[in-house]
Amino acid sequence: MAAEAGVSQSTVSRALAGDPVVSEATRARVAAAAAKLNYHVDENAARLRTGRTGTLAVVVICRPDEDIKNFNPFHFALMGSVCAAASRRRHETLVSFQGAADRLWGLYQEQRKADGVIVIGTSENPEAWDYFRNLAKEGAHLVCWGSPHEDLDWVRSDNVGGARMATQHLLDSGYRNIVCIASQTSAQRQFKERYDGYAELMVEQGLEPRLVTFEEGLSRDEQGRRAAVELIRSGQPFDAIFACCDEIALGTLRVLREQGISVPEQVGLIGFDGIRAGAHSAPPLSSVEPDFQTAGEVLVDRLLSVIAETPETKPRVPVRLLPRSSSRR
Amino acid sequence: MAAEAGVSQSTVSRALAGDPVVSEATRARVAAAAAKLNYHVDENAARLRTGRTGTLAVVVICRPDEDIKNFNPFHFALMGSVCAAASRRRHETLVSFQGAADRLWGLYQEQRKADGVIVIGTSENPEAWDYFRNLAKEGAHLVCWGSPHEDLDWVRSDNVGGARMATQHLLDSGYRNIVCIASQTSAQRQFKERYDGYAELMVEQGLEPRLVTFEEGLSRDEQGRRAAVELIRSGQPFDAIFACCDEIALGTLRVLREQGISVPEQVGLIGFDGIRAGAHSAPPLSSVEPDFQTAGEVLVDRLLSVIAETPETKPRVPVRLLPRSSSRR
DNA sequence: CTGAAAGCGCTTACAG
DNA sequence: CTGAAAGCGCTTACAG
Repeated sequence: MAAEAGVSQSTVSRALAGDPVVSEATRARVAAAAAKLNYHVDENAARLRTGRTGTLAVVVICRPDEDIKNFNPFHFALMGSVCAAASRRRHETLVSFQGAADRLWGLYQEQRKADGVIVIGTSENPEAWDYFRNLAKEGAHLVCWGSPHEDLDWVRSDNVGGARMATQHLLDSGYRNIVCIASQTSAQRQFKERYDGYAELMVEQGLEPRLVTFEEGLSRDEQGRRAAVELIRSGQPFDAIFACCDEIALGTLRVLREQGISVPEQVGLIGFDGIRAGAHSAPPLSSVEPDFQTAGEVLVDRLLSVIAETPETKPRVPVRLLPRSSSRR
Repeated sequence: MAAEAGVSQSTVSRALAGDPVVSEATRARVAAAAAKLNYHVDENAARLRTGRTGTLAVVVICRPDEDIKNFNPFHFALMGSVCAAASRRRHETLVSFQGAADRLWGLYQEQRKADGVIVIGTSENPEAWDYFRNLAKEGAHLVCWGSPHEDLDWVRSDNVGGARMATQHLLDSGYRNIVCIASQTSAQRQFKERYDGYAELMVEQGLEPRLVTFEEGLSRDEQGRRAAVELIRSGQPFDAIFACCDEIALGTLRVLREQGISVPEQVGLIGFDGIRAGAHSAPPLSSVEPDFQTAGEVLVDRLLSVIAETPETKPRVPVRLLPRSSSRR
């Protein structure tokens, strides 16, 4: 390769790396030779030498033994957004789906496979989160989304703002007796934040916030179903529901329909997350969704600043209202 | 590290690689030292030396400028399944989402970042498929799912078998006037295979296959809507529809409902792919889905055998019927 | 602006 | 069973 271009190995390296010190003529000669020989830099050698990998690991946490087909589409979209954002910043992404406690693995930096790790996924896998929390304590560069632990470096949606939007939207649609299906104690910290946003606005409006909660450990759909059954059985009046996530909202919606309660006429309903299935339910489900593109960018930028040891970007991702028929009357 | 264990660098390497030639005592000593010093092999150096990366690149093709949020969930699940299968075979996966024609990139082997590439995604991005087809022609190790080209090394669902299952299921439910919404010319080759399976069984049963087709370039949902409008407007009698994919089926379903045609009572409906949104539609959509776990494994095994230059595993993934209410009367 | 040389951290013949 | 040595293909001070 050096022979083809008639220069030294050092110059080839500098020319290809875009070092401004090489003359334009030389760069062109090297580029031509590289094209002719179909030469490409061996990244392993380059990484060995420089110590940088230009790669980020993306770990997606699933429930143990979860079927990938039933995997939360929100996390898929978030993962896709992270990969796209990393690519825009010229980084590769090493993706893995991890669930089983005995197959957790995150020693990417130690093996020099990546410069840092982004961990996203379900809060419902405590072993996995403990594992990555320990990694972070030992100094790994790590940023996450969905951790039940506050002491990991996290990025989240603007849950309070989004919950206020959802609640305000129900009020604007004329509903007054609004209850919230959520949890104050769920490992999913976002649920509490969303309840707080709802409660905050209700109080400001002189209305009484009411929380309907659910059992841990069931599927989101089942949690939504049971909360709805519970709410109806309690006999307390309600004309709208803000559910802390779309999958719960869809479970709730099915029960309302089965019970002959019409949505949105008798009861308005809105969820949170903006999952696709919400667009196909009957009626289509209103929701609040994070700006996915920004979500990936904030995660990647934050990790890059952690790696560069200048963390500062702010960790909240803006959300937008997604009004559909389930909340319009 | 070698000093800590009291052996040479060579022996450390052999012990950690599990070379059976090292004595058990030595291996234990090395393992203890590694644990104590938190030592891990630098994979870049190992890869530089051996020339193997133990990594597969997974390229997911999107439509240009597609919002990741609207990305086909089937392809997400397939990608997840590929990553999981690779992980079980001790390989890392380097994932990228590629859409824009000017940002296509697949020189993973050339840069020694991966041993081969799995390309999956939408058929509706001809530039992308041309790009990867050229790569394969130049000798890259490449296996794909969804390519419009027959000359790439592909893996697909058992589309003919699945279409027969779907059709047989409609017949078993008592429907007779079954039409098929599909395309013989779509870049999505699977659509033709599914039509063929349907037509094959219809003819065997002495029934007349009838194809309703759709325009290229629209969203799947819109294609389904228009096909349904067209079918109704034609006035020809039908009591069941087999749609060549779920997203089209869901568009069709919406039109049937809007026109006051009850599903499954007046018309039975079944799709293909088993996407999640199908479980949430009203009524829930029957479908045929590939075995996702097997799909990932077949893709990975085929790529590994291409890399090892012993390609042979068979490229069809089994499917199963997913009967739901849209086709039961 | 360019080249000669050192060295990143491994693996693997080769020798013993 | 173990060690000394070579070398994978880069990048980067250092010198000119």
